Amino acid sequence: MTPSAPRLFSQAVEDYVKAIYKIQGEEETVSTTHLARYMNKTPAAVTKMIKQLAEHRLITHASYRGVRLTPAGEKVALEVIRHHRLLELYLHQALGYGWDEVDAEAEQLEHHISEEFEERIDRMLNYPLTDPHGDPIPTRDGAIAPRRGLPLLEAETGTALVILRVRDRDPEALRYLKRLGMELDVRIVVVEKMPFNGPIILRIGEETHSVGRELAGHVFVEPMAEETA
Amino acid sequence: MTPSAPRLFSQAVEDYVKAIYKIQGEEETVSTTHLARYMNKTPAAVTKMIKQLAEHRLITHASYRGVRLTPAGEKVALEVIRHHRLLELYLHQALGYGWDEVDAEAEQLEHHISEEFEERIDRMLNYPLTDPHGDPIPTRDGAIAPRRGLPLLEAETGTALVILRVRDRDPEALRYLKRLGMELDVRIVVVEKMPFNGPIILRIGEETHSVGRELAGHVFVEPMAEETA
DNA sequence: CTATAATTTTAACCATACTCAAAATTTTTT
DNA sequence: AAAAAATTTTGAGTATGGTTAAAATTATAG
Repeated sequence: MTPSAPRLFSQAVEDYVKAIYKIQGEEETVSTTHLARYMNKTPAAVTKMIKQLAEHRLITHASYRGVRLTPAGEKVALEVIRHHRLLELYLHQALGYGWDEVDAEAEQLEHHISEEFEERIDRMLNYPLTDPHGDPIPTRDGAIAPRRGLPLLEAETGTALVILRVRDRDPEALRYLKRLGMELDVRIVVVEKMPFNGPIILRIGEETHSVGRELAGHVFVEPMAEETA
Repeated sequence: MTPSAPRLFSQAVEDYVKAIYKIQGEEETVSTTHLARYMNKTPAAVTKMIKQLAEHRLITHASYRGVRLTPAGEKVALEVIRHHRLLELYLHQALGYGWDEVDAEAEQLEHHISEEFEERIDRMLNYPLTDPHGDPIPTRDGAIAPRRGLPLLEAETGTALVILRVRDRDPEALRYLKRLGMELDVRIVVVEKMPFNGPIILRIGEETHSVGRELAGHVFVEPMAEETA
């Protein structure tokens, strides 16, 4: 039997810390309810876990005041996210998973691969920078590039855009986007945004598509200019 | 989010069932103490788990009388073992793990890969029959070939032998065996078994080695004739 | 600025999976 | 066949991670 260092934190702890990290991206401090909704748990369960996380010094917490990750907590979150995104890319590249399938499988495996495994797939993938949805992969020592792209909804109409990133959590949406030809690095133009929160008219190659605001919210782009002429 | 069927049984249940399967290979009925020793748990913990397994109808159990797997239990064990051995081979072939490293990593992952993952690596490995230690890989529907080879200790001296299988649980032993050139499919001859439980003298290619009985117990062989002329 | 609503925490409870110590049962020895 | 030894089970207790219902606190509206 190999010693093979046991994980420092339980899967539950890792999941909570990762969730807090994600929510923190949008809000200053993370509320119990928000976390509970995100994790599909009751607020009571979250309060308990918050105590445990605070004891482990992974978060700071003042009663009734929400939580924030400590640097230590952020490091744990980024390690889990690194595992997740490396796995997503590996499943896609090496095992032929579709981009709509990788998230669910990585979600399980991220807690159970060794540092050795991480190292090996990282090398095999030639030290990649982004996962199959365009999200940046944190480095081994916890550095992470900012997310690229601005929401498609906010892009100027008439400009040539490149798809840099898509939300990874909704396989249905991912399958539909793929059917429309909306994959990473594809060039698109916003032709028109229909009023009263109507659909967005897009030109993708030769085709024109009309997509709702909700779906558009899953897509992040950048004006072409920056990349190439 | 993908539905992704949650595991039917906990990791603990899977581990116990697998252990019972392995011990059953040697003994008719599996005793509490034997299981406890194998699992590194107290007998009290084992008794409790036995109740749970019996409730799930994975074992039959009469108090103070040891346990046996039901057909359902055997199926669960073989599914876990299938995951384990496919993973071992995959880690070895696709990710370059040494044969001394695969067991520990597979031990963790076997409980957390999906049927999809199993299916994909099975296909990628071209539906292999044995793992990197020569153990048979159960089929998807729970059939398993008998273990091949007889213990090196019981092999006739002077006959040409092939190594068909080695015990997988001791990485140290595996590393040492590899250093001696004792890998799968390698041809060896038992030159002499020294008396008073002394070492075994082996000829491997041009070299002669002396190995203790304990190590020899890890190696399983077959007379050459059967395979080729 | 108080009343109501929303949020958060506490309390009591459940399940899993483990521990140690004591009791029950089986096996072995004499 | 009784005494001693070994094995197995039970009982009481721990830790994690969840639940519901009630109490406490904070936020919001009139």
